[in-house]
Order: sequence, then structure tokens, then C-alpha cells
Amino acid sequence: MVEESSKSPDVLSSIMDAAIKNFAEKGYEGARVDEIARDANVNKATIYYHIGGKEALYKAVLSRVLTSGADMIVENVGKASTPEEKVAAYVDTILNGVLAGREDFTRIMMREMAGGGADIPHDVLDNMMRKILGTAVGLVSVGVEQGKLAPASPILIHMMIVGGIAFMRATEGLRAKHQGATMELDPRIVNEMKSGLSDQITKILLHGLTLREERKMNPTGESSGVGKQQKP
Amino acid sequence: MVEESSKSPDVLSSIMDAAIKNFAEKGYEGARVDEIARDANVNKATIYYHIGGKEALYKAVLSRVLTSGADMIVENVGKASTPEEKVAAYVDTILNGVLAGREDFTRIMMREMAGGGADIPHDVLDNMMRKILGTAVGLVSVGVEQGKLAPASPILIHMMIVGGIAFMRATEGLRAKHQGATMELDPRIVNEMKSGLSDQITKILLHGLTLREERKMNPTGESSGVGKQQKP
DNA sequence: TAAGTTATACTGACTGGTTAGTTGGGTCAC
DNA sequence: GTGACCCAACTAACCAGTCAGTATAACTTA
Repeated sequence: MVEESSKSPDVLSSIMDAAIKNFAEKGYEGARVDEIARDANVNKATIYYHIGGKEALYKAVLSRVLTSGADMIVENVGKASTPEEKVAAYVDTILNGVLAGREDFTRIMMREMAGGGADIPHDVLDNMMRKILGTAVGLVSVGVEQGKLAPASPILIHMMIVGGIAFMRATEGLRAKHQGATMELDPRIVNEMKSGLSDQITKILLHGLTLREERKMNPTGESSGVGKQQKP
Repeated sequence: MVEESSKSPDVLSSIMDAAIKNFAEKGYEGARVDEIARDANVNKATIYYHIGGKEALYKAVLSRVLTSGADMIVENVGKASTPEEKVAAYVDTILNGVLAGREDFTRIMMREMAGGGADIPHDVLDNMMRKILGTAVGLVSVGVEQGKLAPASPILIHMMIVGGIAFMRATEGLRAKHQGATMELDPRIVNEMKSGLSDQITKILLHGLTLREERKMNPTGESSGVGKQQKP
């Protein structure tokens, strides 16, 4: 009689959420449709009614995961003016925009890459490649032309960013348990590690590790005057 | 008793090889014991006789994958003298020593990280953490103390190397098909991309992307006319 | 507007193919 | 013969996908 919930609040998104969680934790083969249904508080057949099947569900999840970030990167990098700022924007957008609070996305992406990306729908892949890698290519190209960036493979840059972030994220739990390797660290390093991951990556990418000559590092950290070097 | 494998040519290693291949391609859940047995030209029960089961087989594979490289890194980095050479040795060992011709290892590692590394046996993980990360920590620490390297998180450095390599490797097939994003690249970038991945990564890590004033980058080798720029 | 019809959203119970693991027996070197 | 090594065939469980059925909203028509 009285409707506790006339229409379901949003069956589809609860299915998607549960699917993302399960696929992220256990991978495509490891995830169970029954469990996804249970997590979504939905009858299994409902999933088949709405989406079609396990594979269709996974493809839907993949599209959502992979599509969501591309435009954000294009936009934010576009806003930045100098090549250096563009690199920073690139890193920052991936870390704090695309992947912020979405460990699940990272995990699914890692698994998908491990599998060679065979399951990624072609149009999604195409779109992603064009936008994200295109942005990276443009960024480096302009920087090189302007004499501001050293020539480097934009794809490699992209992969070092994404790969670095993904591996850092994925191993967070692991490292928390096994922090035996922390050993005695130089206080300057400890300090540096306190700044945000985005800043750290940007700094490494822009300035590298080599210190030239006698230039003292700003010991208080923060991304201030780190990359200032004189002649070799 | 006598030797390890007295009888068959080498049943155990053919099982392991087949297992590595299958786990790499399909993950733990996706791999089929029957198929591993078939690939190894062995009856399925033989696997159970020698190893015990699917999970034990996977653990064995994991140990082999993860253990194999640690000592190599420690040794090669130890041989190098300056911090810069150590960084180069670190990158080069991971790429050309640990992972050379072993895409399977990379894939298994990626999946395992995506899953949070829950399956990695504790002693293996401990050993790996101590050796590999310990080496990275030592490397950066010494470099910083000597005033030759900028302070940076050794873990992040490690993850950018491994993550970058893993993602580059994993997406090779993918990128070959979708090379639409290659666009018009500056010839200097194209040239840079011709040098080995190990050199490229080392260069980025050591020198970064930023070009300072009128200074040549001192390219590691071939990539000659790289650093010639005017001011903007 | 009441009765009849169709469309949409969902469910509980079932099924059949797949797959990890077992069993009991066979071979061969010593 | 005896024990390490290997096999073909079997089994029990699991799990993706199906189906017949319920409920209700949404039209249709007389």
C-alpha cells in the first residue's frame, strides 16, 4: 500500500557502485554477480534486466572509469599558461581531480592495463588516447619549441605520472604495515615527503634529482625554491 | 634425498612457466588449472602432486617473480660509485635485468598491486621491501648527504620508475594499434624517443624537464642536438 | 470512470556448464 | 617390491545466466 520507496532511489547507480567496488577488489573474473547484487541491495535478475550481464556491466564500469577524467585533464592543462604550469596542472589533475578518493578506479585501471587493455571498448580507448595523450604531446611539444622543456617522450612522461601515482596509491596499505624500510632518513628527505604527492612528482619531473654545484636546498621544504640551479 | 627433480626433464619448471604465463594473462581467478597443465604438457594431478593446488601454485609463482630481482638491484646499485650512476644502475637493473623479456612478471606484479598485495607471502614481501626499498632509501640518502641529489621520497622515486616501466610495457600492444595520438612531434622529441627507455627514464629523473637558461643538457649519448635553445 | 490491456520493474527458484580438487590405479628405476 | 612419479576419469561445488511469475504504473476505449 504505502510506498516505502515508490521508485527505487536509484537502482542503476547502486548497481554501478557495487560493481565498481567488486571489480576493483577482485577483478573481472574474481567478482561475483551475486555479490554485486547483494551489495547493491538488488535481485540478481535486476542486473540482467537493466544491464544485460556480467560483461556488459564491466564494460559499463570501464567506460565510466576511463571517460570521466579525460576532459578534466584537457581543460585544466589548457587553463595553465607556461609549460611548467601545464606539467603541474597535468599531474595535479590526474591526482586530485581524476583519481581523488577513487582508489577503485586506480585498481581497475591497473588490472585492465595488466591484461593488455583487451576489454576496453574501442571508442572509449580512442577517445582517451586522443585527449589525454594528445594533451601530453602538445604540452611537451610546445615546451620544447619555446625552449623551456627538454625533449622527452610525452608518453613516457604520462606513464611515469600515472604509473607512479597508481603504484603509490595501490601500495599504501602494504607500506603502512611494512614500514621497516623507512630506516634512518635524512631530515631533508623526511621533510620533502611531507609535501603533497602532486608537488613531489611535479618537482621531480621538472627539476630532476641532480643538484648542480653548491646550491643549498631550501631545507624547510615546501615546493619553493627547489629547482634553482646555477651552471653545471 | 637425491636431487630435486630426479625424473622428468623438468616437470616443475614447465609447470611454473605455464603457470606464470597463464596467471599473467588472465590473473589468478581467470587462469585455469587444466589449461596450465595442458600448457605444461602434464596431467593436472601432477600439479597437485608436486605443488598442492592452485593457490600454492600462485604463491610459488609470486615468490619467484618478486624474489628474483631484489638481489640483482642491490648488487648492481652497489657496484656503481656516484649517486648519479647509482640512479642509472637502479633504473637499468629493473628494466634490463629484472624485467627484461619478462612481460609476464610485470603483469603479475601489476595485478597483485591492484589487489593490494594481499596474496604476497609475508616473508617474500618483507625481503623485497627491505632490499629494494632499502637500496632506494640508501641511494637517495647518500646522494643528499653528499650534496649531489635533491631530497625526494625514495619510495616515490622507486614507484615512478617501476610504475612508469610497467605501464609502458603493459600498454605497448595497445599503443601500437592506436598510434593516432602521435601527431606532429618535434623532431628533437622523436629523436629522444629513439634512445633506450632506461636512458630516457634516468635522464628525466636526474635532470628533469626544465631547461635552465642557456645550458646544454649533456645528453647521455646519441641524442645530440638536443639542448640547443634560444631564450623565449 | 471503470474495465481491460500493455509496459515497466523487479523477484525467487532453478539449471547447466564449468572447474578445483580427488581417487585409485599404473609405470619404472633402483 | 617399494616408493617416487604420473595419469584418466570422476565428483562436488560454484556461479552466470534464465524463467515464470508478481506488482504496479500507464495507457486505451467504451
